[in-house]
Amino acid sequence: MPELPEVETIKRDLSRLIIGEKILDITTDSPKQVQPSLTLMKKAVLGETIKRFDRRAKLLYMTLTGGKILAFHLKMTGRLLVRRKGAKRDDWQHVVIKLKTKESKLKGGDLELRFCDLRKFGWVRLFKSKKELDELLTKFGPDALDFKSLKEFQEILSKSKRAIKLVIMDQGKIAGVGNIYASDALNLAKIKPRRPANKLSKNEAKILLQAIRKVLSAGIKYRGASDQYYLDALGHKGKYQEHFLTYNREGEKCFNCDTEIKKIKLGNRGTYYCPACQK
DNA sequence: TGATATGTTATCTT
DNA sequence: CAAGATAACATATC
Repeated sequence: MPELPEVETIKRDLSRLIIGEKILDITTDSPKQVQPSLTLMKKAVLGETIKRFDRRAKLLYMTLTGGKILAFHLKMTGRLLVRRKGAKRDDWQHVVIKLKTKESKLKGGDLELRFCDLRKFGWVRLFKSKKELDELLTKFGPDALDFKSLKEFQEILSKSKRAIKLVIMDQGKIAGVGNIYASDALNLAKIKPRRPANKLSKNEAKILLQAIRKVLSAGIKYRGASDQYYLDALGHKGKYQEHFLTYNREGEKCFNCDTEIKKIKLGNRGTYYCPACQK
């Protein structure tokens, strides 16, 4: 599922592929996913040029010359694909942003950015300014990859009695970690997912923060986890799924201690862990 | 046919 | 009141 590493990979792809291109048109067959509405979005951005892409938590946003912003949330099954105009329709293609590709880059026609989403939970939203977007961004905790200090992380954990896995997946506390990387980070840190967050020792918190950084970095290095639906901006799979420590590995051996990985439900989510080495 | 998968949010409960 | 728990959202797949 698109978590921090997947969204970061797409951000880098889009930055390389379509910065500097002009928005010609936007179409959709799923108006609920276009906010506040297709009409208002078109009025605001048609004719504008793409200036840059940024990521905050699992949110990806495109800043246009003039300062307006289109933000994308992929939720569970969203994809952002760059395709040549006229290319075969993609599966679950719901929003198309048609671009005018610069002459210098033209090799076969204009490009389009296609937002595809099987479950239709994802969305694209217009923000009239960075200030307006900031209201949403302030709800996120620090990005998991750039905590300023260990102390900041420890304080977040100490304030909650909830299971540690739920806390590190709580975007308001720590941004960017989802179900896959949470399970793997806890395995790497040898901590049981059900442990109350405030019961972790300072040393465990330190090890956990390092583990989170390590699995997210690996996720980026392997260009994301394509367990089910995730694809990068050119439609290629990532490779992190070949390096899962626990996720989707029920019954297989833990890489730490050879014990079989177990699967439980925690907060209504599948949770994988090693019952032997995770304490 | 019904259970399952996932991120976020709305709503219910303690 | 706030923190925590749970249901809802949409839809293909097993």
